[in-house]
Amino acid sequence: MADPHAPHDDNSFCPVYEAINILQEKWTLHIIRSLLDGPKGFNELARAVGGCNPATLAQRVDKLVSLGILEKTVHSTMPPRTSYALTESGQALQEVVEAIDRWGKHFLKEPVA
Amino acid sequence: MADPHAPHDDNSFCPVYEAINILQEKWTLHIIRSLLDGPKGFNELARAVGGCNPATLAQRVDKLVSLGILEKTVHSTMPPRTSYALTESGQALQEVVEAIDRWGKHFLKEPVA
DNA sequence: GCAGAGTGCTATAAAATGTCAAGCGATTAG
DNA sequence: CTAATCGCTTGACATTTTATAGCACTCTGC
Repeated sequence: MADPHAPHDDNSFCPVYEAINILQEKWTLHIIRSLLDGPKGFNELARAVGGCNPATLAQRVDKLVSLGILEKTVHSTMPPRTSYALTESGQALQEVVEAIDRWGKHFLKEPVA
Repeated sequence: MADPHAPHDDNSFCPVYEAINILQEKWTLHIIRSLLDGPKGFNELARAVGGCNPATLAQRVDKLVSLGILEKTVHSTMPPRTSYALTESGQALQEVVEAIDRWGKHFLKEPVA
């Protein structure tokens, strides 16, 4: 799977290109942003993220866990209780979110519409 | 259309949430990154971006133009020659790309695979 | 004890989105 | 003359996301 597309270079691994590919997946950034102010459970996260349906959220969250960005902790299986938190790598994305935040506030203002 | 989903707040416009929604669309960040080192024509951009098909690229580029992030200049219609460049707003996204760049280089290293 | 709300998810089908391959009119390169 | 390039568009297909429902269970209030 990897990526069928070369970034600028050819057969070398480009971390930036990869990073963009991860972050551009739908909901990824929203998930990270929501988790920046503390760990959350599944439904809680869904609500904070604002409208992602459980199927997609589950899939996205799994991927982020496997990438080492999120950490899933199961506290109890049968009164279901889980929590998702950012790992060190995930925390580091705060910089990215903040950059987006600044840009949004400065250039997005009102949609005029 | 705006967004059907509330960010954290309810009926207020949240620039950050909007910004994330724009940037998370497929290819958007790649397009911006490619354009950071100068304006490009359509096919040139497609190649730099690394494999986006013309249909999607056209659509994405249109949206970015209408958002004021890109600027399209038609030099000649019939030997077709166009160029896309970042506006001030687009240039400002360099910060975001750089943040992603730093993160990718630091945390993405090799995919082990 | 029993309804009703809440937990973390999964299943199914449909809708939205992205991709592939081909091609248009025209000019330029060999 | 032939092939390639340019900026796209079209239409069929594949993948992704969505809505809606529900499971198995616990906890709270009555």
